Amino acid sequence: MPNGPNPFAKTRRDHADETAEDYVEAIADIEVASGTCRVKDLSERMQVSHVTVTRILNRLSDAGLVAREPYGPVGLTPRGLEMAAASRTRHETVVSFLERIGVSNATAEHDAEGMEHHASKETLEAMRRHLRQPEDDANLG
Amino acid sequence: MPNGPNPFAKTRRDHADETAEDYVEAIADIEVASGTCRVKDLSERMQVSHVTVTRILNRLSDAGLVAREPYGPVGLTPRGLEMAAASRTRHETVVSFLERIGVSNATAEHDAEGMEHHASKETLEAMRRHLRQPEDDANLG
DNA sequence: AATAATTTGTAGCAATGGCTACATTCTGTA
DNA sequence: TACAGAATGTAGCCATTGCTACAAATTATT
Repeated sequence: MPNGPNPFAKTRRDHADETAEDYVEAIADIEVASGTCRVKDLSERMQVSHVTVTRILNRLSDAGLVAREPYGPVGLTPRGLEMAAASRTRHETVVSFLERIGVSNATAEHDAEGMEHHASKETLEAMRRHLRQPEDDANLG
Repeated sequence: MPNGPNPFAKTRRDHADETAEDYVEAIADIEVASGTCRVKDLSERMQVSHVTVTRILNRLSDAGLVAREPYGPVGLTPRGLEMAAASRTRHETVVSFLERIGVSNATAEHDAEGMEHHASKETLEAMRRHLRQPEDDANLG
């Protein structure tokens, strides 16, 4: 048998957690770029309706990641900021790594967005190790 | 701003498609390993209840990927077989690539399971290109 | 063959994340 | 200030994927 007993397992869970990370990261990005983050900004970025954004923000607010008041801007709590920082680091690692192996920036950004949630600590470490190698040794392209 | 206008976009869709690919791939694996695939085999592999498996199989059957009759074994249609083959190839590429950069087999299998759905054609090609390099040149570990 | 155990199916609930339609609040401008 | 337009919120619908509990069918055992 090609795979072990169940190398798979729980792949189809944690969707909510991935969403949380994506939103928290997006909020941080938008705040940096525009000063403040509004529901509208998020709905444009995530390409979903403002209704979906509002509902997810309510959940993240209940979870203590997002600080928010009706009709007001969207902010991050200390915990949200922590998560955003961790997400950003991981995101940058994956993007840089993909670019290093020859993937275009646009594709790297796109693929990383989905892949980053599935890269374990071990894999991220391997990527960083690889990034530390001088470009020439990589022999790519 | 760290990212482009919306390098993100539709990451949060296609969950159903990912599920389809995972199940179709699992069915093919189990058939190879055990001769036939049963609902029970899938519920164990995916670590979900048999109820969840049954419902998903019904959907995949409606979609023309899975062939099935009540209380009978689970099979793949020609289209299902095609999808399984493509999924398997992609899965193997990602696993081999991760191992190449120094990730253990267990982690590679685990991470690939989630990452493979987000690796674009361009990224997969970059991985294959890298795999074609002699191991020494990679300078990893 | 009858009964027990296993497997599969169905009913029905919950959470998540899409949506449209409609109500409300804010903002900007006449 | 009053009104128009933009931004948010709410109600309520759907699909997907989890679940438990219970029903039905299949398989194995006695």
